[in-house]
Amino acid sequence: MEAYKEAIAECLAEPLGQPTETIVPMLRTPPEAAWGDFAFPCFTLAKAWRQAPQQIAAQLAQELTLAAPVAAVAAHGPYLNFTLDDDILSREVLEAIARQGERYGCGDEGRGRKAVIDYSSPNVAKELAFHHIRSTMIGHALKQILEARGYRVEGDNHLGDWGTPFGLLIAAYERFGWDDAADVEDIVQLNALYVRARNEAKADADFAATGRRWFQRLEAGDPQARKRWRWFVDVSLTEFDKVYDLLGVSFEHTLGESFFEPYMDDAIAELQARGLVTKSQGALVVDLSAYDMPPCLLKKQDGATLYSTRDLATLLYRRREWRFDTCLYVVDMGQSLHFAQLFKVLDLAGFEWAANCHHIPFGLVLQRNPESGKWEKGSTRQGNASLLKTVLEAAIRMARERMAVSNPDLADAELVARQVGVGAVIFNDLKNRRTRDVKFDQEAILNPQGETGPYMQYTQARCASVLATAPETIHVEPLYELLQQREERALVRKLAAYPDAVAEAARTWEPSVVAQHLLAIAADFNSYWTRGNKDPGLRILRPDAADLTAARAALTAAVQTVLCNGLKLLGVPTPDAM
RNA sequence: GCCCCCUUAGCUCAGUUGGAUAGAGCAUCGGACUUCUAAUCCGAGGGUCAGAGGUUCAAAUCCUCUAGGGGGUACCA
Repeated sequence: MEAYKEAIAECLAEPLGQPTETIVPMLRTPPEAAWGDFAFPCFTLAKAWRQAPQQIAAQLAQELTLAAPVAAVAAHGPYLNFTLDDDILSREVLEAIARQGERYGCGDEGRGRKAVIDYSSPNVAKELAFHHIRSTMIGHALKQILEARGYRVEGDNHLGDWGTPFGLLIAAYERFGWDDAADVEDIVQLNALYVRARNEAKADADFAATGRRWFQRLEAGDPQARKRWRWFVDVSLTEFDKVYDLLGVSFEHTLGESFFEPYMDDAIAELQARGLVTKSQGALVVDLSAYDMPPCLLKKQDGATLYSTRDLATLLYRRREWRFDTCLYVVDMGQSLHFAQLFKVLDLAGFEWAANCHHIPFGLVLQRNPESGKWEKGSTRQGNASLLKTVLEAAIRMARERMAVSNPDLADAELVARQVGVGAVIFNDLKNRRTRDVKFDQEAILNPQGETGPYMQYTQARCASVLATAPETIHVEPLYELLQQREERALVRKLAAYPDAVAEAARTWEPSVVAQHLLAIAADFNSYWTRGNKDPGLRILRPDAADLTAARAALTAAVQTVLCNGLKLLGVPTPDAM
C-alpha cells in the first residue's frame, strides 16, 4: 500500500512545487475508509499560501490532474482525500499475492546483512516457566520476520548453564542425594533440588561457601564436578527440546554460557590491553561512573566470573566467528542496565560494531501473589511460577474438548488439537506490544473466542474449506472488477498493506504489528463471510455465477495466503480444518 | 534516593510516530445456524485517554511536575 503513496505524491508535486519525497511522509490514512485511501492535510500550506487550509483543499481538489491508479480526489474540510481505482488495485494486489504466494510480504532491505538473535536462553536445572514463552516466541518471530525482509539470521539459545548456582546444585546433590526411585521426571526432581539448594544457601553460610567452592572446582575442570554438571545439562536439554518441538522453535546454535568459558580470560585480557580494567574492592571491574552506571563486574573477589564476563566473551566470539552486522538480545526489560553496561564497555573498547548490538526488551510476566493479591514477577527460583508445559497442555486439552463437540469427525484431531492449543498460547503472547508487562491469566489464554490464535486459525480454515469446495471455474482469469462489495474493497486494501506491516515489524522489532494487522484482516473476512449467510447473493461460491465465484475465490485465496504467511512468521500453525 | 517501563470502557488491550467523530476483544444485555465451518457475525450500553500545567493551527501521542503500579540499582542470572 505504501507504494501507492508515490502515485498520490506525483499528483501533488507540481501544484505544491515540492518533490514527491517530501510529500509521501505527509500522507495519512483517513479515519473513515469511505472517505478515501490517503489524506493530505493542508495545514502546513496555510502559512506559506496565506489561505485557510479548507480553501486550499477545496482549490486543489479542483485543480489537480489525476493519473491512474488515482481515481478521485475530494476536499473534506482541511484535508484532501484521494481514492485509488478499485479495479486496478484489486487486480494488482490479488495478482501479486497469487504470483508471490508464500513470498508475499517479503522484502529485501536486509539483503547482504546478517543478524544474530539471542533468544529463549533459559537456565539449566529449572523447568521452563510460562514466562519463557516471551523470549522464545518474540525471538522466533523476529527471526522469521527479519528473514522475510532479506536478512540472514542465526538464532542462538544462550543457555544459562554456568555460574555459582551450579556449584550450589552440586553441593545440594552431595548433601541431599538423588532419589533414583522417585516417581517423577528427572527435570522435576532437579528443579526441586535447585530450589532447595538456593534456600539452603540463604539459610546456611557454610553450605553457600561449599557451593562456591564447587563452582571453582567446576571452572577448574574438576572431573567429578564436570560429570555432575554435564548430567544436569543433559536432563534439562531433553526437557527443553520437548517444549521447543511443541512450539515449533529451533536454533542454529545452542551454546550455553559454559561454551564461552575458555574465551573469558581472552575477553578480559582484551579489555585490559585497552586500559579499561581496574581493581575495586577486590573485584575486577570496568568503571562506568562517568556514564552514571555502576561498574561492570568481570571477576568477583574470589576470582569467579559473572554473567557480564560471560556475555562479554560471548559477544566477542559471535562477532569474530559469525561476523554479524546486527546482534539482537531478546531479553526481559529487567536487564536493561546489564545490556547498557555491556554495550558501553565494548564501545569504550573501541568496537564500533557495538552500536549495532541491541537489547530488545519485553515486559515481565506478572503472577498474582495469592497472599497479597498483588501482581509481581513470578520466579522459578521460589517455585511460584506456572510452567510453560502445563499451560500448553491445558490449551491443547481445551482445543481437543472443543473439537469433540464442534467437529467430531475431523481427521488428525490430535494433531490439530496440538496446533490450536499451541497457537492459542503463542498468539496470546505476540498480539500485544512487547514492552508491556503481561498479567498471567490462564483463563484468558485458553479462551478461543475473540482476538485469539484459534480465531485466526479458524478464519484460515474457513478460507481453506471454501476453496476446497470451489468449482473448477476459479481457474479462469478472474474479473477483478466484479469485486464491488464494500467488504471486498476493504479486504483488498488490508491485503495490500500487509507487506508494510511486515516491514514495520522488522524495523521496530515488534511482532505485534503483524499480529494486529492479521487480526484486522480476519475480522473483515469473517464479517464478509457472515453477510453471505443472510444474503445468498453475497456468498463466495455462487453456483449461478461463475465469474463472480472466480473473483471471490481469488480474493479468498489471497486472504488465506496472507493469513498463512503472517501466522507462519509468528510461529502459529495453520490447520486447514478444525 | 537515583534510573527505566507502564497508566486509554468493568477487565485485557489497539491507536498509522502530532491530525478529522478515541477503536477492538472479553464480560453484560438483545438478535442471526435447513446455508461456503456459529471457535463466527450483527446490534446496545459502557470514556474527564491517571491528574495538573505547558508547547501549537492541531495532543491519548511531545515537554515539565504530581499520584499509582511494575522492574532495576557491583560481587545472582
